[in-house]
Amino acid sequence: MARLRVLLPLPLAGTYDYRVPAGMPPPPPGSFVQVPLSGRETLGVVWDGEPDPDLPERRLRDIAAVFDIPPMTESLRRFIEWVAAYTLSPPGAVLRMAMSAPSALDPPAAKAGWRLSEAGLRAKLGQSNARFTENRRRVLDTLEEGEVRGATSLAVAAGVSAGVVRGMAEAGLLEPALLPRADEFPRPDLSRPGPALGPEQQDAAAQLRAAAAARQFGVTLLTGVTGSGKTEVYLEAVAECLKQGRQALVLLPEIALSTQWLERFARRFGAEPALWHSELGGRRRRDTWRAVAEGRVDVLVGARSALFLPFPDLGLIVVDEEHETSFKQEEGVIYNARDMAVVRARLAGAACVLVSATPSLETLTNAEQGRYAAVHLPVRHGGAALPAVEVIDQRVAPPERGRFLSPSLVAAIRDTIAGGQQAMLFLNRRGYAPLTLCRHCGHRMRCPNCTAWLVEHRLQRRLQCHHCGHAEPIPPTCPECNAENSLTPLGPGVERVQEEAAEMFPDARRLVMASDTIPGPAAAAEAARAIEAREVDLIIGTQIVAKGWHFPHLTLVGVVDADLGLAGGDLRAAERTVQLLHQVAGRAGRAEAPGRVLLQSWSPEHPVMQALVSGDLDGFMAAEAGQRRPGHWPPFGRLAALVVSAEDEREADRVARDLGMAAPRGEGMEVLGPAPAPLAMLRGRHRRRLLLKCRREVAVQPILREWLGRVAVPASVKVQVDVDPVSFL
DNA sequence: AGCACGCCGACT
DNA sequence: GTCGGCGTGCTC
Repeated sequence: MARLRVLLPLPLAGTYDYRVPAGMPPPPPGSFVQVPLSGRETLGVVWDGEPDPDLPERRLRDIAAVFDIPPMTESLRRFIEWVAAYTLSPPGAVLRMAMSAPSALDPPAAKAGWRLSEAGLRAKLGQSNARFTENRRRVLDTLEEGEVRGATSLAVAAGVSAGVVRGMAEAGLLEPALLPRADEFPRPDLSRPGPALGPEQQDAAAQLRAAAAARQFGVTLLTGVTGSGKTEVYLEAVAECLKQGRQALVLLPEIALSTQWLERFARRFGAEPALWHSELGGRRRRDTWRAVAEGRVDVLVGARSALFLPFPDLGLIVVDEEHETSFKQEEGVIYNARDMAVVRARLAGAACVLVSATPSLETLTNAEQGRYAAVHLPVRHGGAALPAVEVIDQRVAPPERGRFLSPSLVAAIRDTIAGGQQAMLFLNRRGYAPLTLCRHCGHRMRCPNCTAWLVEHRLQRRLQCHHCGHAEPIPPTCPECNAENSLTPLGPGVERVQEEAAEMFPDARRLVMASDTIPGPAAAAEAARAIEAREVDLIIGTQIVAKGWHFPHLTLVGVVDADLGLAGGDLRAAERTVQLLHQVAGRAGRAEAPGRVLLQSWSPEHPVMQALVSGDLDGFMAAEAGQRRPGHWPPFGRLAALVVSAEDEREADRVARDLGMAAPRGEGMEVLGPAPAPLAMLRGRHRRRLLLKCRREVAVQPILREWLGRVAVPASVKVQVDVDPVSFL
């Protein structure tokens, strides 16, 4: 009896072997199958390689069924193995991400409809002696020979009630039939003329088109100032990929907020792309997954999880805003979608395009060292000028006590609004105040499950933890000393800035854009529409306002606290702050009127502020590289973090200590820690961190595997491996 | 991931 | 005396 290896979408160490039952043609590798597993049935994929000949026959079970869907490609199978090995995850856990719509394997439920029976056809053609009512005649006239329509649509089209259709079915004039499946994923129209591109854009588009036409792996970094039309340029690469008959995948960091992007795509191709993100509901998710597997989706735009969709012949992967940290998955299989996109492209023989106005140092270094080709757009599209950036020195002209907007920023906003333009205030902090303090006893309101302050959300009248979702009403008295009216909000959040703006500019029409107020695509689309239609004078937002929006009438951006991201010892704090503030600044002056950006800062001499003022981001990144190179910090060395967590603090400490004792030693490697994580407690679990730092030429995975193998970890303790960590919390 | 087996508290 | 809590362990 033939045996096969099957990978199950479960966190198991490897594949399981199954028997091919008599009479079943052996399914080729990649086939999606149903198999028994400890008394139940589960899904799996026939994997490559030899089954274990030593496994006794009695332990083997039969493959139950093979699904009627194209097998998973060899390239996706290799990708799953690669990601599993790189992240030290069980391959089945990675397969699970590639089978995120299990019901898509079942044949799609065909919808029932009606067509003319032989008797009906004779009646329609007048070859029948029978006479028909006016209503029945209308139905006969509506329905073409062989056409199948749903009962409701038929009744509506014929202008009759559903009862007439039912009666004709009973009379044998109509017979049941299956509706042809609607083509839900319209093919982009490649014959449409692209937008008018400037000369630099045309050159860049030609290079990207050539990369897509080469039908082989290669990575291109597409950079360009904000507003230079990078999207239009890479859509030309998408067009070329489609012309080649291959599929294109575009990864965006915040797909739920990307309505403006979808509009641009639709303008270019006359059709919407398929969408993929975690909030996609059951039916849509299933249909999309199956359509991708069957090659009926040409272009898909999605969040990082789209990387694991079963494209039959992927020709292009675009990672837009490649510097964004939200491409990093921080739970389960911990991976960076930007880096894995390059791997998937390599395994698929596809072109990969990384896009950003503010590329990460990792990507810049890869381009500098020649691993990636580079294409640059030097000017804004349509001749718009880059905004002028100035720093407001908070030490010289501070806001009034209890206020957060300095007089010069207030004046600038007032002028802007008076001139009929729009202004934006940016503060990367949700809620009303990040800390609530008792003025009487000094007690600070903190989360019971996390090492974090509770953030006041005044609109909801609650204190919230931004790490675990804990929320409680604002207490009337101090929970520690029972003093009345003593709890005081400390520091600003967007809600508090909005409150101040309401006092300062009572006549301005204000809009708060934060994840609380813009929960999904519909709200994002409405906000974009209201701003474009000039129904808003002042936008007050968190980091969601930084993301790729095009607001032509926005000319002033004020950053309430430009120093905010610089606190803490994060390796990339400065780099990230420059990227975020540059993106926010890029929202200003995208049309005819020039833009202006004001940064409120307590340290205007900081290299981050200087870089933003001078616009010399290249110089800033070069200096950043100069700081990281000598110590072999990324990208000039490799990092891997171990995060030990347990409900019991002593257990977490013990395992962390054991890992510290067993730490690998050797040339070009170093282990830092164990130390309590900055988030020393998260969701009720105590956390300790260790950090492995290696020279670039050292492969960290074998070291990590050996290291973890030397330490006994009880089931109550979790050790997460984070290769190439982005967050150090 | 499920689902079973296995040891300690509130019920008929 | 049982029903049932969810802690460890196995599934080809």
